[in-house]
This record gives sequence, C-alpha cells and structure tokens, in this order.
Amino acid sequence: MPNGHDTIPAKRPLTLRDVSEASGVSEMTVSRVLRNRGDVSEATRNKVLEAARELGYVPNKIAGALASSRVNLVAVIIPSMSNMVFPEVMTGINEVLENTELQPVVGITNYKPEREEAVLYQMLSWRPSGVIIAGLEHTEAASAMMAAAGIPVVEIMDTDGDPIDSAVGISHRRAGRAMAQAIIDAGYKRIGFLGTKMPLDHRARKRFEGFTEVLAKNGLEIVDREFYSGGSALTKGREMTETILKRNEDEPLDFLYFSNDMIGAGGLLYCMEKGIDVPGQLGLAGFNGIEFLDGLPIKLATMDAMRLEIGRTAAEIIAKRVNDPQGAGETVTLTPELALGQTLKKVKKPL
Amino acid sequence: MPNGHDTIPAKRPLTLRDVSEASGVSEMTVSRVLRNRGDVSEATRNKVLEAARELGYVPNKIAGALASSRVNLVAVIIPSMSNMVFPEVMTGINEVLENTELQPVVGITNYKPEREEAVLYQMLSWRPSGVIIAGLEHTEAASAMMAAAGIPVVEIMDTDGDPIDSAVGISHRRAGRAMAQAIIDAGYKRIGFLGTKMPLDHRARKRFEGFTEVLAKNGLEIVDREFYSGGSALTKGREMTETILKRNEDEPLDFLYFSNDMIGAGGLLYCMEKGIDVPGQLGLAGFNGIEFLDGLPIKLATMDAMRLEIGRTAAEIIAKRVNDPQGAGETVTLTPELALGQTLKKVKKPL
DNA sequence: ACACGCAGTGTTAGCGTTAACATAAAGCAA
DNA sequence: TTGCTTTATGTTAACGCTAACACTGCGTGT
Repeated sequence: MPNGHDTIPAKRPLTLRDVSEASGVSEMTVSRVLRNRGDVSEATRNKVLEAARELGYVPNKIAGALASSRVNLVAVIIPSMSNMVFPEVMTGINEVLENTELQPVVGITNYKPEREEAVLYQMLSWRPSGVIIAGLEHTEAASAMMAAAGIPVVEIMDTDGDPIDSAVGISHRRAGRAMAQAIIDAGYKRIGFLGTKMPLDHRARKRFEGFTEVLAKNGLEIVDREFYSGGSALTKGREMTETILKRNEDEPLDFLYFSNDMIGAGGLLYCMEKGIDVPGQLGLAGFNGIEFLDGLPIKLATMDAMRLEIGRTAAEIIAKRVNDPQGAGETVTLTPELALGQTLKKVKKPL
Repeated sequence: MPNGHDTIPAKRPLTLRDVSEASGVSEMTVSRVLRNRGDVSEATRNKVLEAARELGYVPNKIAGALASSRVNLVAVIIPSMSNMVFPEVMTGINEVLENTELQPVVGITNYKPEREEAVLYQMLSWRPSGVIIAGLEHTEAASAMMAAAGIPVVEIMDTDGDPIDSAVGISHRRAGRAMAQAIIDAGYKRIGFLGTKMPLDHRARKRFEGFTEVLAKNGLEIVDREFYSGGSALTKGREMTETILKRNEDEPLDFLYFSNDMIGAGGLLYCMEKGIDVPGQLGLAGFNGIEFLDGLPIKLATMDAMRLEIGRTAAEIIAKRVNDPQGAGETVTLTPELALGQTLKKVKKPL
C-alpha cells in the first residue's frame, strides 16, 4: 500500500462512480482517462489515476464490452493439450496477441466433433472478435455458426479443403506424398506404417492418403501396419516397432513410416538398442519436427508441421481483420521442407 | 439448414427480442427457456427452442453476465506453454472444468512478474469466478489485487510459502532434500548440478536450496555446476553433460543432478553413447516425471511434479468455492514419491 | 466587437440480458 | 360460491459502462 489509508475490504465491488466521486469528476471523464481516449487535461488525468490507484479500481470489461459492443477476446479451439503440437501453436498465437489488445480464450475438444460444437457455442456466446479453430472438418451446425457469426474465422493446421473464411496450415496430403516419394527415391520397397487409432484425426488420415497414393503410383503398397492409443508415445513406438518387425521376420520390412515423431523416436531407440543398421537395413521417418529430436543420437527423418508459424500467422490474420473488418479471407499454405536426417538412405536417383 | 427458410445474412446480431418476436412470447420467457429456469409450459418451451434454432440465435453472455453479475470464467495464469509442464496442468484443469459451467481463460507471463501483473489485471477486469495462478511469488500489486478481488484464488505448483487464499502443489524444497538424501544414501560424493538460467523460476530455486541444504548437513557441497537457456532441452542436456564431465576429468564427478527431466534425458543419452557406466561410474537424476522417460532404454531417477493432479485439484477447489462462496481457503500439499529408476545405485544403507 | 474553433468536461440514452416483482389464468379445498 | 395456492407469463428496473451529443470557457482572426 503506497498510501496510509486502510484498504476497506471492498464489500461492494468498485465502479466508475466510486472513482468519479473520489476524484470529483464525472464518470465519463474517468472512463476517458482509463481508456486514454479523448482530450483530458493533465491535471484531471493525474487526479483520476491517483484515485483509481488508491482505491484499487479494476475496470469492468463486461460492462465496457456491452456498452461498446467491442470484445477483445479471441476464441481458440483445439483438440488437445497433451501432445507437443497445440501448446506450441498456442505459444505462437500468444506471441502475436500479447502485442495487441486481444486475449485468447482456449477450448479443448478432445477430438470430438460434438464437443467442438458445444465449445464453439459457449465461446461464441462471449461474442469474441475472432475464432481460431483446428481443422477444416466440423459439424454442420458448427460451420453454420461460424459462417453466421460475422467475425474472422481462421481454420488452422490443414489447408486440404474449403475454409469457411481463412485458413493457415500445411497440406498434409502433400506431406504424405513427399515423404513417400523420398522413401521410394531412396530405394526402399517393403514399407510398414505405424500410427494412432484416431479415425477423427483428419490430418493424420490425409497424410496417410497422400502417402499411399504415391506408393500406389509406384506400384507399391504398405506391407504391414500397427496402431496404438494412449500411453507414452515413446514407449508405444518402441513396442510397436518390435511387434511389426517380429511379425515380418520372414520377409523383413526395410522401412517404417511413423505418424508422429514421438513414436518414431521410440522406434529409433529400439533399433539402436537392437543394433539394427539404420538407415541401411531399415529406414525410419516420422512427422512433426519436434524440437527434441535434435537431441537424439541419430536424427530422425521428418517433416516439420510448422506449429509456431501457424499460430503466429493465424493470430496475425485475426489482428489484421479486427482492424479492417471489410478485409477478405485468405488461405496461407506453408510448405515445410523434408528433413532427411540420418534415417533415410542417401538418394541414388538417376540424374 | 433443417428448414426451408433462407438464412438472412444476419446484419444486426440476433437478440432475445428477435427470438421473442419469432415465437410470440416475451423476452423473459425466452430467457427462461434458454436457461432452463422457472416454470415454462412444454408447448411454449418447444415453440421457443424451435424459433431459436431456426434463427441460429446464440445468447449473449456479456449481457447475461452484466445483468446477473455471474461470470463463468476462471482465469488461469501460467508462465509458459513451451515445456511439458503447464500444458499438462491445463489438461487437468480442463478435465474438471468441462463438467461444470466454468470456462478457463489462459494468460501467459513468460516468467516475468510485471507481465504477470498486467495479465492478472486484464483477467480480473472480466470479473472471473476464480483465479488459478502459478507460484506463490507475485508483485505487491498483484497480490493486493487478488486479495481484494473477493473470489477464490488458487496458487499452484508450490506450497513452500504463504498462499493468498488456497494453494495446491508440492514442496519443492522437500523434493530437493529428498533427492539429495537418496543420492547421499547411495554413496555418491562428487555431485554436479545442471540447470536453467532462470533467476525467477522460484520452484527450481527452492529445489536447489533443499538439495544443497541436505548436502551441507552431510558435509558435502556441489562440486561444479552448469546452466543453459533456450534451445532444445535434450540437446542442451547432452552438451552440458559433456562440458561438465570434461571440465572435471582430473577429479571426476560421480553424480549429476539435473533440474528437469528433459536435460536429464539428454545427459543420459550422452552417457550411453560414450559407454559411461550408469549408475556405477556416474549416477543421474532429474525432476518432473515426464511421461516419455518411460520410453528411454534406462529409466532416469526423478520425482514427479504431479502436474495433472495439481491441475485437477485446483479446478476442484475453484468449482467447490463457486458453489460455496463462504468456504475457507485450503492448502493441499501433494507428496510425490521418488522414482529411483535405474540411474541411482542400489542403496546400501546400514539399515 | 463578433463569430468561430476547440480543448475539456458533462448529460443522456442505450448495450442485451436477468432479478424481482406483478399479473393472469387455472385448480382446488371449504 | 369464495379465497387461496400454483403455474405460466409479462413488466420494470437495473447491471456498469461507453457513444453521441451538448455545453462551457477561452483564444483567435478580422
């Protein structure tokens, strides 16, 4: 307490009126001072600020938002917080928004469309200034709500589809295709696939589709596959790798494509332990480009999902559109590069 | 669209009045139907719900909150989203809150007290129903704001100090002490410490204090230390381990205590690569209990920070207090067990 | 002197909802 | 029948703030 006054244990919450009375000016003037809007003399400004500080006044944005019909909230709707992916997107969003008036409100859907719809409804009832939502696939009602909300909507992660308004992401189909091409170019033939049991993870599905599409074009198909759900991804990767390799001992696999880097890393650690020659005898690749891969003894081939970048760009689009509500939607497709790492044989491509 | 009507591209956002006109009842009745409050006949209820659905009406919580002075928001203020720790706390919070009316709003402080103060001010201006905030150390102004807000405040992660209202966490001092004791019991003598350059990470500081305290009691002190900031923790762990071991080749260290599991895992991978005998020649321990450690070839000794549990408990306290505003603050100290893993020699304690 | 602009301040009327009370219609015991 | 309760609905007045406009002096050009 910088002053000598006892702070009365605020029974009734403070309002502008309290500050206005304490400083002897109208509520409107107090409001102007606190928002830095309009002309206020230096003397009044100081008087008001001093009174507000002394009382410990905190403005009521609920009332402010209702009166001005401006709400500085951005709804962020994502499937999960438990893997590395979305927290990093959040970090990107936050980096940009913390330099603006805007504030993120997060909703988690657990990959359930009906949950997404419910969360979206909750969020929209706060009349946010924008929506950032993962994926392009939503229930009909959810899509309708977003289209009707009259605010910028950015669908993130994926650009293989039709956005409601704006979209920022990568093409997961392309990512799958590119990886398949790299594997084929390196000369691998007997390819196994390891992924999650998540029928509703559309992005994993699209990568898989792109992957098999290119294999098919080259007269190949996936020899065997293995799926997991729950548990430590690193452990699961290790276990699944053991399982799939053992199951194919007669005609051994020469490549494993993992749907994410965590299980890929698990597979890699397993191979190192067993003394399997990577990438000679067996090639490996994952997806995501999670940072800690840099710390592994051998770098796993992967493709960055550009999570930070996606978060930043999405937030920038929202910020821009908030200042220019007439602006049109835009789709930003980021194109990550394949990181070959050390788990893919060197290409011996003709020419 | 389930009906045949064209959806008019909602120029003016819909209000209760629109629904009331469409269904031929008063706004109040519509409000009652939409909130399931008070007696409404089955016939009217259906009429209203139908009209609301048809128009695509979404209630305005801003107005509702102002009128009822009830806001179902919970402010969650955490330092970062980029390490495993806080996303997992968030997951715990979310698990509990998604079964209530309450909704989390997240603010990130980047470990900066002044940023925390600013974020808190922003959050409080939404008049949330509760605050969950990391740590017990805040600026004077921030503490004053929380004390004066008249809402439940739960300080999480740490219980070594005086909470404003409620607290949920572990004793980091105790965690440091317990680990030191285990190391001493196992007979290690020349101990190195590897951590982050974060003067404001009070929890790491307290662990360190507890750790050195027990060493001192046993006539030991830390022989050498190494700090990092930024970058991939796994890589940094590997590099720091190399550095500190090389620097002490003349009189080699026999134990490394890492301030988190990520750098610990990096150190472990380095040792395995170099063929260092762990835990015989060199013992290792980390802190956090992050899930993926289970996937490592050798399990690192660590102590769980109980992040999920902390998130859940904090959310439960808030939920309870929202329903019972008279309730008193409480402090919940969780006591994690030391997981010895395979990087600490078997204890040869004289009973 | 006059009108005029303008900084600085105040007044009024909502924003969209809900609490609290008021009313109307219907049921029911006496 | 009367009076009283119960159920279903409507009316009014906030909630705390801000947009929009109104007003008051004072300085300025002519």
